Amino acid sequence: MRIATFNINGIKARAQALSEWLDEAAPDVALLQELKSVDEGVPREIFEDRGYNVETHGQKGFNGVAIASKLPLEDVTRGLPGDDADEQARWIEATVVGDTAVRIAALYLPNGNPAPGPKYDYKLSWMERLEARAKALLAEEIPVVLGGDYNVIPQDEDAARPEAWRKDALALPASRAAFRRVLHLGYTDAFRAKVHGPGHYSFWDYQAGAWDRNDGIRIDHLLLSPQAADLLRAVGIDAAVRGKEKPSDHVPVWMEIAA
DNA sequence: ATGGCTATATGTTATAGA
Repeated sequence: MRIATFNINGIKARAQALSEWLDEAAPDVALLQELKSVDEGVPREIFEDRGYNVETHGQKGFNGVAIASKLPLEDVTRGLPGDDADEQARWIEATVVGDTAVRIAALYLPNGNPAPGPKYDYKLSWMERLEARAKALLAEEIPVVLGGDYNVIPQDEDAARPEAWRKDALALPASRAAFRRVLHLGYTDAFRAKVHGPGHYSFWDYQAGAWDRNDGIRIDHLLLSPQAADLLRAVGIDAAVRGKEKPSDHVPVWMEIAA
């Protein structure tokens, strides 16, 4: 089962680029972030014409996540537990049954800038809820995949210019520590289980020629429960997508598991 | 770099992103 995560930065603006990527990469499961659309505004035919089932959790203007799957999606839930007052659409979960059942979440973790401030407080509290949900899923002792835009640069090697991010919400020590707390529970960063060293990015800013200068950061991640990590076969980043016509500022990150 | 670009809705300007 090949699972990819892709922050598309607006599903209406990305209809062409998203369609081309689905045709070329043809993942079994696609986890999407930043739909920037309500559910009724999502052009579902992009998925349905290619044989995907799709479940969305949309919101007007920003945020919005989705899971598209060639296999049936079961037990779909929307919203990250832990705060009934939180109305931001940043989390959707479903079970995909291939050779094995896999519980899969698509997540869009808050950016958190400027830090310090209320947006950063929201990021850290959201990450506490993420840790709690990740822990609850571990107790099920099944393959779990938590994929999405984490808005966290885990280590300096995950940025072309780490010094430029030193005071940014994506790289502050508290952000990195909260990300590591999920790893310490027993989750594996799928990409880092297979690829080591610097120079691997999933986001390049639209500004200042960041793509042309390869001034990127790695912030889109696939986290695996032990039962999923056991099945991991391959990983990759479709960086070339960033160089195509009217691209998102993120690119797809994918993995193959024997499930 | 305190915002150079992009997308969306609040829409000929503001908000958000990272």
